[in-house]
Amino acid sequence: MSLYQRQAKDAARRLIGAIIVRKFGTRILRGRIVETEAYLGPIDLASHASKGRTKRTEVMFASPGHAYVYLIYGMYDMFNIVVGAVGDAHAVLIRAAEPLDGWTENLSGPGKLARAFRVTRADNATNLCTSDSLYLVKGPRKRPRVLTTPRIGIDYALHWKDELLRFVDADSKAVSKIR
DNA sequence: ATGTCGATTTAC
DNA sequence: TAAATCGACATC
Repeated sequence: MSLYQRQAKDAARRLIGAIIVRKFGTRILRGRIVETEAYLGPIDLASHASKGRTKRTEVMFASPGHAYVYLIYGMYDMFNIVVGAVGDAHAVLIRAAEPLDGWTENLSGPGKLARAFRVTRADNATNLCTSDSLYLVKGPRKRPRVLTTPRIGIDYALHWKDELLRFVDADSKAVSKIR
């Protein structure tokens, strides 16, 4: 079973430790994921999918393994991965990573991470299972110790703001700071 | 056609 | 504490 064919909660937890691979031109960028958030589809008031099926959310209702990239605050792209079964509209936001291969870059925060990996709306709907320039690979066998917390920046989502749907690598210093 | 507001970051 | 900056969505 693919990492992407799981409910967002499960996928988000398992994505901690996975490695993002990004290629453009002759460069290869890699980073180890240390922070994610799960968005549970139409019922989740913090998810864009709760607005229903629109032009923007269309890709979330499609098959898992695709990238959902959107613009926030007029200036930052957010990199998400569609997970679950077709129609679930579950997604996982990639919030922070540790740069690998001697790459020195601050990847702590979803806006900074997407910018550093050059992930933009042009990458929306990219199939991460078939793309050769943006995809994930398994991390080290040793699975990280994962902690859960409420999600960041969704105070408008009523009781959903308290759900423990943010996952962080307990032993990483690259986890984003809250506010 | 227009107003509100955001899954953030950075500067003051 | 607040500005930057713009598109999605709701409403008129």
